[in-house]
Amino acid sequence: MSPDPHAQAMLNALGRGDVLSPECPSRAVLQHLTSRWGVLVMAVLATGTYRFAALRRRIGGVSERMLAQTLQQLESDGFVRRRDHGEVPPHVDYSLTPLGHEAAQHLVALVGWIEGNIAAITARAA
Amino acid sequence: MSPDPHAQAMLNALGRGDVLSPECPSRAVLQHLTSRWGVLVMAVLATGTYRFAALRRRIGGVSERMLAQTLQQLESDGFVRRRDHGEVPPHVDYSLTPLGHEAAQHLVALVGWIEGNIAAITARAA
DNA sequence: CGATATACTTACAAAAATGTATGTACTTCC
DNA sequence: GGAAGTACATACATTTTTGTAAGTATATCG
Repeated sequence: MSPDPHAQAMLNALGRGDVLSPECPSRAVLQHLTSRWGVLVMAVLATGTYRFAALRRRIGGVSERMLAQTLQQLESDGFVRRRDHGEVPPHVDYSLTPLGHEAAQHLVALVGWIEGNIAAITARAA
Repeated sequence: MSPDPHAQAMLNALGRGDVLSPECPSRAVLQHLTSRWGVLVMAVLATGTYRFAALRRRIGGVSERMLAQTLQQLESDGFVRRRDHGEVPPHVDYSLTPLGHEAAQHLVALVGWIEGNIAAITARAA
């Protein structure tokens, strides 16, 4: 019997996901976490709670639109928690959920490694 | 004195990078490693040496074009080593460099975590 | 002999990501 | 009173990414 892609999809219903199969939801989650701004948002939030504008100031280059979009994505995946203090002018802050902290841990490790080795990398890059 | 972006760029020349500043080369490297196919290529190569076609079969959904592009990117960053056996029909294989293995370690951890927790994630996703 | 496999590249087209500008309702600082 | 800050949404334009199809030279398989 050859490997059936449908069987793989079933695997992740009861067991563990498989990022190598395109239909597996883990593939989508991976993309959200590793998206251009997703990584940075997670890394910063791993540091603490931030308000929207503060987060934006911290992450160089994000537009409001992208930050909002990224936060919503991560929130709907359950990695980020948004708290609206119901004040006016608006006061909202963002932090990581426990699940978010677990994921962020790996992202932070990756980012940290890159930052620490960037000299070696660029030194010998083609 | 307010934080000068130029000073930040200098920091990474002698010291450590800062992904949060847009001009820092570490930002680009991060994007290569976390690109849609970059993560998967690295994760698979962490497993061993592969020929182009084998890699493509392993990673569900990559087009030849994207795989080639991704591999070239990772090669020029020094994470992947390409070996052409100079035969015809062509025989080329890809593997990780020592630097690549270090980076891949974090990627594999992330991917592993997602695969292992995908049930919990999708269960409570909005 | 025709199909299949190998490792790509290139041109073209479609889709997705991202940026820019504007608006909202209200408050505080100068 | 005017400017700036707060947290976004929305429309529109542009840029970037990604996919598709075709082509290359040769060897092996049936």
